[in-house]
Amino acid sequence: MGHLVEYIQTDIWVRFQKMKGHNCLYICAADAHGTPIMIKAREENINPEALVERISKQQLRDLNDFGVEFDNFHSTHSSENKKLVEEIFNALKKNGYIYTKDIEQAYDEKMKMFLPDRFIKGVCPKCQAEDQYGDACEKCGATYNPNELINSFSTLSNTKPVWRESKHYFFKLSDFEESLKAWIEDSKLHKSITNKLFEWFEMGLQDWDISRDDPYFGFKIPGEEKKYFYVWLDAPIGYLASFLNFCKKNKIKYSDYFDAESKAELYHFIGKDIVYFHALFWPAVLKGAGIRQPTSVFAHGFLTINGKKMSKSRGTFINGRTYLDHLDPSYIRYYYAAKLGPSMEDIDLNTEDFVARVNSDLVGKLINIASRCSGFINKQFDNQLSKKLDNQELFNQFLSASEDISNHFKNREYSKAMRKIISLADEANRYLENKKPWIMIKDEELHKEVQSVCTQGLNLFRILMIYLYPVIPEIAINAMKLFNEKEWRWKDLDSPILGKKIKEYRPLLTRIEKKKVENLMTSKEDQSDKITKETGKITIDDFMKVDLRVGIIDEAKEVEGADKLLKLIVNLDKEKRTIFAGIKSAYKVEDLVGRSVVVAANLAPRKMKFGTSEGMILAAGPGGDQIFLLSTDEGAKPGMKIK
RNA sequence: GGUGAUGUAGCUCAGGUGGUUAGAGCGAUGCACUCAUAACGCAUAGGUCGGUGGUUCAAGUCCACCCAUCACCA
Repeated sequence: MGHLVEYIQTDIWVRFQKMKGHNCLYICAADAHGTPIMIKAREENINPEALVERISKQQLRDLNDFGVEFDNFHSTHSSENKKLVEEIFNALKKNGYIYTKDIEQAYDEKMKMFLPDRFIKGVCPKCQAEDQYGDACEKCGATYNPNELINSFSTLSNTKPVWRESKHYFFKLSDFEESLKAWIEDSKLHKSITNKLFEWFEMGLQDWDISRDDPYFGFKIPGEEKKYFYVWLDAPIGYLASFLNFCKKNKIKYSDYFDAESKAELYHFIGKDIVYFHALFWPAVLKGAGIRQPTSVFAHGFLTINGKKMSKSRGTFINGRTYLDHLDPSYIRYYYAAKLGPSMEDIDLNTEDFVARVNSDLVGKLINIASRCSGFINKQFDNQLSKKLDNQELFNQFLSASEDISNHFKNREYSKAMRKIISLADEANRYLENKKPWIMIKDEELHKEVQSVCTQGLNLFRILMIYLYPVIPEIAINAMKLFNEKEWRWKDLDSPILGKKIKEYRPLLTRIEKKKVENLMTSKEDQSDKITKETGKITIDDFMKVDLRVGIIDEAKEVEGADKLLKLIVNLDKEKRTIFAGIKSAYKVEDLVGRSVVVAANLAPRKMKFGTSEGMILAAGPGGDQIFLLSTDEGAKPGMKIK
């Protein structure tokens, strides 16, 4: 739901621009590269390409279901991106903005890889808090280098990292201070972004490490065998790659948009957490490579749920798909619009506010206008609208809001646009209240007037729905069909629908049931806890928490001083685990070597008298000589996930 | 720890350059209405504008300090 703030904010803006008749393209790409993706793919025993493919397909489907309509959606792991990344890198190199330097980094000898700070944990050197990440302490807020951590360990293998030197490529960001300041001036960034940027200028710009060592999921650096571009170099270039891909498909000239002197406007919609990459590195990289810079960068805040940070463990995490299973996407699109402005402030999804706002504004005020007018037209006038408006002045008043509303959309002041539109809806309802068509209809002489009053009401409604089309396109399209129209553009506002037939009215949107929202808020975790408590059963999610793997016993030894334990070295393909198993009474060491077993692989390591056990071997039976190890059918290979 | 942002009615938020009794929507309460998905209309109540001190004829609005929340620190 958090990511949706951005996609919906952008989608509204793009739809608005298109309605205005502008050539506006919404280009996006799924971010594919990086260590976390690589690790996750390893865990699932698939290659990262397959994982990324699956995630981005799912992502695109969810976004489309929320009404987000891209002109192109591509991936940063694409041939276009590889080509552009290399071109840009070569240009930067040629222009003297790239150099190499040896740096020292944490290295996991067991996993045979360098460790990003987030994969190192240990005791905070300042406040002694345990289990803190390698870059900063969440308890006391101290920042430090991972080598300052006490008792540091790799979260991948639980071993102690060693320090190794490696050559890295750097981008000379420090050369760009002046040009960045000029760009910041031109791009009219939001004040809060500019503040942030100047903080960084004051600290002094440091050059940017753009390479990572093997193993890494990314693009190889030309001329290197074991070095890759850092994900944050190729990620923004992915925008260009996706656009290049779009150009190929639609026979558009890429250079018209991206030459250094291109007049096309280019805007990035991003979250406040990545301002650093988009307002500092990115314009500098483009400048250094001789490519046009973005016109501006728009940053939004995060989504909080009932005032709290989104968090899986706190049960305040809502998945987009879960939302779609329960509620209409129009609700959240409207709600976000009603809260969004141009600033980087967080917006809060408050259960009660959400229900009240949507029900009152959208259903009670807006849709209600159509609902209270179309009944008369449908039943009393054979669907026929009158030839004249009842109140041209009021109609003009609704039209005259167009410029303000346009500007609000353009400036991403959606909350102001929504406020204005809803206050007009109030006006329309007041008009109907004063005219009282339900009283007039009883008077034969006023019969005709009811038709023009309702025609007026429906035309006011039509204006408001055109205004709202960028926000709630699905509902607006249904409203458009009520008037038998094919398309709505901004310029269609001033031509009221008169003397024509409308369709039979069907409810365009129903009220949110508060209970449904509450169900959403109840986290999966809470639900599974509840099920477990009530029935003694666990959910599939609970079961999947146990990471069962196929293992092959490489070595088995007797443990001196232990009556029941055997020490096993189990091969899980990617790594070898030391596991102490209480099976001595049933198995001899020589019978164990080479046989397959089932291992609970994500069991927290446990210190025992004889060493640390890094997992558990599954076996059946009451004990004694009645212990029977589980093994696999032929074909199962070490490391395979059991599910 | 440093830097920045935010703190205005029960809830969500507006409040250029300091200026009469601080606003809106929702919610609450009362009245009215019954065309409309118990929707709409009218009215009322609700705030010492986070705290303290200062500048000023005058501060929600400027300054200082403090408190709380959030974010960033490559």
